[in-house]
Amino acid sequence: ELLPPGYNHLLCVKEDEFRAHLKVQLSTKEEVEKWLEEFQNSSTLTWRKARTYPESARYNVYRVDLRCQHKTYSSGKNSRNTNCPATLFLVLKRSMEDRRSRSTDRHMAEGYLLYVNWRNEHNHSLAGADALRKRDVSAITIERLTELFEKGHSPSSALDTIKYDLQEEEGEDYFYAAADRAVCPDLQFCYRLYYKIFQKSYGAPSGEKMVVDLRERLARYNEEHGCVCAQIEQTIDGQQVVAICTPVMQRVHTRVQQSGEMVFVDSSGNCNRKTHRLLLFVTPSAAGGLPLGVLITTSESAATLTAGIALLKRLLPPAAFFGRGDHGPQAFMTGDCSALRQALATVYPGASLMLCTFHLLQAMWRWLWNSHNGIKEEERPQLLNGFRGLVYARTAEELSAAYATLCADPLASKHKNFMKSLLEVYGRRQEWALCLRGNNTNNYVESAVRIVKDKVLHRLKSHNLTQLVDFITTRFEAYYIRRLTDYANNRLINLSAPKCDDVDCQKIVQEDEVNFLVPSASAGGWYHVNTGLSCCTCPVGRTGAPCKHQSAVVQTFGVSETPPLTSTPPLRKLFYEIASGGTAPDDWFVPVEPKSVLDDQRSRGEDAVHTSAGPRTESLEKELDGILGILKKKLQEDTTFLAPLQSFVDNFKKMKSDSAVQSALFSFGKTSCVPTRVHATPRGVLQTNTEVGVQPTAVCLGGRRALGADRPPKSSRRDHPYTKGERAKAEPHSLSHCVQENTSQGKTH
DNA sequence: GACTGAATCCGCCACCGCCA
DNA sequence: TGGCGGTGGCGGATTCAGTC
Repeated sequence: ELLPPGYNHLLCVKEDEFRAHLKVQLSTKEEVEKWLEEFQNSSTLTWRKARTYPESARYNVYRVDLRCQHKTYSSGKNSRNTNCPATLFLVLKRSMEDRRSRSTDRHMAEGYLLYVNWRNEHNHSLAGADALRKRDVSAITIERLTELFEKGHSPSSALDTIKYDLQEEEGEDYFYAAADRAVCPDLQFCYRLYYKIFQKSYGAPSGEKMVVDLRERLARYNEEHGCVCAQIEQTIDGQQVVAICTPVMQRVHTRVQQSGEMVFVDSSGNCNRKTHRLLLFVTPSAAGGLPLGVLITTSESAATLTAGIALLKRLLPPAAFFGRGDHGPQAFMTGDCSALRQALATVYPGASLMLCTFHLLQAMWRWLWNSHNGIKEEERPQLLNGFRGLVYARTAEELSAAYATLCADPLASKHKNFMKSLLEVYGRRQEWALCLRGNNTNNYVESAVRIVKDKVLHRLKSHNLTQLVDFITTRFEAYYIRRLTDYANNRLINLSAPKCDDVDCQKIVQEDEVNFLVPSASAGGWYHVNTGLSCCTCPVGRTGAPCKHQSAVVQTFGVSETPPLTSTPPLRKLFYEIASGGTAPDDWFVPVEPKSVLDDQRSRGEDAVHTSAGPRTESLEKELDGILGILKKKLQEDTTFLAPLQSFVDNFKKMKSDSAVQSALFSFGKTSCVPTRVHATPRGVLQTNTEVGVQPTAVCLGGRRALGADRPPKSSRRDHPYTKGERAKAEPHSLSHCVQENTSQGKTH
């Protein structure tokens, strides 16, 4: 039962239950090695080499003495040594054709050349979970893991897939299969294999050889695409820079209008084991931030970044930045990194440079918390709030006044270094003051950085520069093709227009064809909406994002100029063309709407009530009068109707728009009074919950819920009785909270 | 040098609690 | 009641030291 099937075995001597001499019909060393592997699989035994013999022996082709894996040379704390006496001696005899043999063994002539001397006397358990988890991972499992890695799986997701497949194949026997390391490896093995494979595929981790490998890879990539999409260059100071502008990025340059207006740039490190920096160039669009170029450098110095950006500039298509070409975009927005800003100014002198307000405020808070600057703890929030007033000033006059107030503040003027720092920052106000410019944050590029780390690198550090470049040209590109395809097919779920329920639509004033005055929902003022430009003067709309005031105008007036930051057929077609590089039939993007009432015979008969105010309206009015009469009569005769009708009147008064009334009328009498979130529903009753239900036993016996793996309620937290003092307070991550509580900012990365 | 188990770091996720 | 930011345990990712 222990021997592998498919071979001819001959049992020559069986000394007792545990000792035997076998012969197997094999003739080459390779066949013997394969037999041994299959024997280890069929017997669940693992053998190690105890002694080998020279191959050129006179009588033997191959000979090896094997020992059980539980017989090791040393016995440490973690050793698996049990001093197991089991052995397996293999001897492959030379074939009769090669020599003249005087042997009387008649089996040799029949081809039984492998002699097996098996002493199966193990002094440990052979079948338990602990025995099986010590086995070697089988070659088939390694092959399967390798395939999964090549398809983009991370070590953990590959292992999950293996386990899932095993569960499907083994059914009830999965419990036993899962214990066997040969078919179900441990996570650490997966990690080691992952890095070993990529070391092989992507060559040396660094040095000259890596650069040579990378140059060859880039040359092949450019050849495949028929144009120069990526290049590597060595700077004067010996640094490496790699610039990438993939075909999709080139199409974003030439087809997306915003690429000529605003480009966000941010850098990120920690993407691989070396100190490479990754710079992303991103433009905003209706489908979120879209990449315009990627730069990978080995240094953050201004000289290296300048060389890198200049290299990227040479790769860009002639109509880059929506036709502006070498002039670059109208503006770049960056964090407060002087080297990057200096490099951008050198390569694109015509583009204005803006600062992200979030990074600016964060930098100021860190400056205030730097003990070298001598700002007392209680003084920090006041100084930051004064500075925040400058950043968020609504007009140039307000900005000047806020600056004057802060300068006159005795606390600020007390600190000379603060005043010096403030003066320096105020001198660059054109770069950051919201009243002097439009956009206030580079969240688009932050999002793109996250995509690289999450979707491209799967939160793993890349093996080397070659792999990082390979991932950018394959996975990163593929991610944006998928995203744009989803947008083109109207499959992005988070692009719906903002809700405008709290905007008083009745008060909206139309100034001309595209200009509207919309009342503020919270503050008492008015905002100006331009539907042609898709802009609003509110804090959200000012950034170019869709806001509730634009939604209110679209809903109330149904203007034809739909804001570009929503999904329209031409825009979807454009993004399809950027993603694919081809063209799609126009009717693919036509929205699903009822056909014209004039065209549709059936609509003429049935839907006329919705479009004309004919005799049907008169009869409806009569029916409404009748219903109101019935309700009034019920109110007078039956006191139980008093509360429900009062509720109806109250709810009606709360409705602020026609659409809300229409929606309520459509759903009148159709909805159930049963609350949607039922917390204690008995078994057998239909539950309405958004969570995937589990068996009650899953909660009782195990699983994540039962383990309480999530954050426990504060009430349940108990420190050990021997704990001295109070629990250490965690540092908060929110900047606003830090300012409010006057604490330093906790680590977020 | 290859492999393994243990230790350690760090980001995700789901509940808490506040606010509108 | 829903939304949203804060928080901390858990587990994935990585490193280290010992074993084979």
